[in-house]
Amino acid sequence: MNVVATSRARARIEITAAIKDVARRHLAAQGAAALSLRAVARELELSSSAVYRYFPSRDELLTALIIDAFDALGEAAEKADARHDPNDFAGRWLVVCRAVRRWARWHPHEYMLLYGSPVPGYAAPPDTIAPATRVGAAMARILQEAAVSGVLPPAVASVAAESGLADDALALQQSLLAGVPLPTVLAAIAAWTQVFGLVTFELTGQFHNVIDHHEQFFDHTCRVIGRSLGLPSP
Amino acid sequence: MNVVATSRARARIEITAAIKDVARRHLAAQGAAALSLRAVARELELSSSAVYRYFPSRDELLTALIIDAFDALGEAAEKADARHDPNDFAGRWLVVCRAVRRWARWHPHEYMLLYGSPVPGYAAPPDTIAPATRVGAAMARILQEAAVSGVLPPAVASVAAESGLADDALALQQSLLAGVPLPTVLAAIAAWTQVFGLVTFELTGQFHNVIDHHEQFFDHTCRVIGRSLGLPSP
DNA sequence: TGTACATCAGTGAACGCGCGTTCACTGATGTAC
DNA sequence: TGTACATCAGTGAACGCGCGTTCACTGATGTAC
Repeated sequence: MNVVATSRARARIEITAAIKDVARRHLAAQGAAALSLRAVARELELSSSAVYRYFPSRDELLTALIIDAFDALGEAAEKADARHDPNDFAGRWLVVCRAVRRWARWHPHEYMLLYGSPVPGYAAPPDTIAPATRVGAAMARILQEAAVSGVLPPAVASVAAESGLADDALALQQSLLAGVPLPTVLAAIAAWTQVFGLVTFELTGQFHNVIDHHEQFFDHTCRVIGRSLGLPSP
Repeated sequence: MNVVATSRARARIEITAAIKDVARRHLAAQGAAALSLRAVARELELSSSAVYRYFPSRDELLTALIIDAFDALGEAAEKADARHDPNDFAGRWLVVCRAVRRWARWHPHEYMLLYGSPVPGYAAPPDTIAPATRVGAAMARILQEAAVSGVLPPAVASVAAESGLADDALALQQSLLAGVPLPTVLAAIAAWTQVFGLVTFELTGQFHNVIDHHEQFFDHTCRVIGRSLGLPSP
């Protein structure tokens, strides 16, 4: 084995990527349920059996696409955050939300693969868990850094201590949201679901005849959410 | 033609219902993408071609199921509201939200048929629009009646008049939310998406390792939303 | 009330399609001596 | 550096499956006179 990879090894990497690219395009065109190994092989002028040298089953190919999509979405969120003034917490929240929406609109089928109906007969393997958390972690980081900076307002309400919900909030506070008041921890989870709820509703057309100005509504709502979380502008 | 329907007409109604029932069960078991006319026919001990006497295509059967599901969900929401003290607006909001969640948990695949990824190759016909609005209308009614009763707090912020979003808010105010301040109109749409976002996240397992106490979290968040809309308890 | 005809539910075979996966195989690439 | 062997990419045929939809047909139900 060489320091420079052998041509076989390089070909393997390239063809694996080509299969994923074509599969991603098919996914984008028709959705996950319509994704077929044979169709991908046809487009690459490979026999259908050849694809099995690269992915042991259709499900493994789907898994690879899911992981890539989670990573791409997570990276979009992280980069948007990194580009922004770190002390403008409200602004960071908004740009991260916008990055999620923009990515989703560019990759609607991939987004729905991640956040829509589960693909029938497909069970997500454990490898998908870590990439799936990136966006949420990026959002949490903003709140957590705001808390560390001491700019979050103190909690006005409290979370009933005896309820199981307080345990959930405490666990989150210890893992991702150190220093964030417990009611705000819960509000942060609600904010996270809200952002994805907005994006999903927009992509699936639920706003038809309700909201025409999607971007304005999204921005407006995200700003309101950011304010309700207590995130200050500089 | 008799006053009492002929046995043929009665049989047609019964068999149409039987086909829908079996299809609904298959949907519940495996999801929309896996719904097959032939499988439904098999279970009913009909030839697959016989089903075409009742539904001209698989898509029409799907449409019938979608309409039924929207109606069932809408009815669940309306009944929950009707059972509650009409002057307890915050309570009404909570029970309607709970009704949505309960129905979704009882009929997860039907719920995902309505609010998840679109079925590939299927385009929802116009007949589905009216039933689709029932839940939203039920939610809007609470807010609107609260406004009429004069118990809603006045708007604290305002909606920028020159933006297109103000037009959307005005249109909604005129159709479903008479008397509701414009910022609250937008908050109401956000609240609506939030509730469905919560339910969808719960059903698709996004809360795994984040929130364990789903019901408590849902109730808590819906109460917070109701409060943020200004809905008072009696 | 009885009869002739029209309507319609249901059948069974067929069409044409696509799918995931397996398997024995050929031939090129890589490796160890 | 050359050679023998091992590895592995890719093929093509096949298996077994299920699907939606059409069509000519039989036989029961309904209707008009």
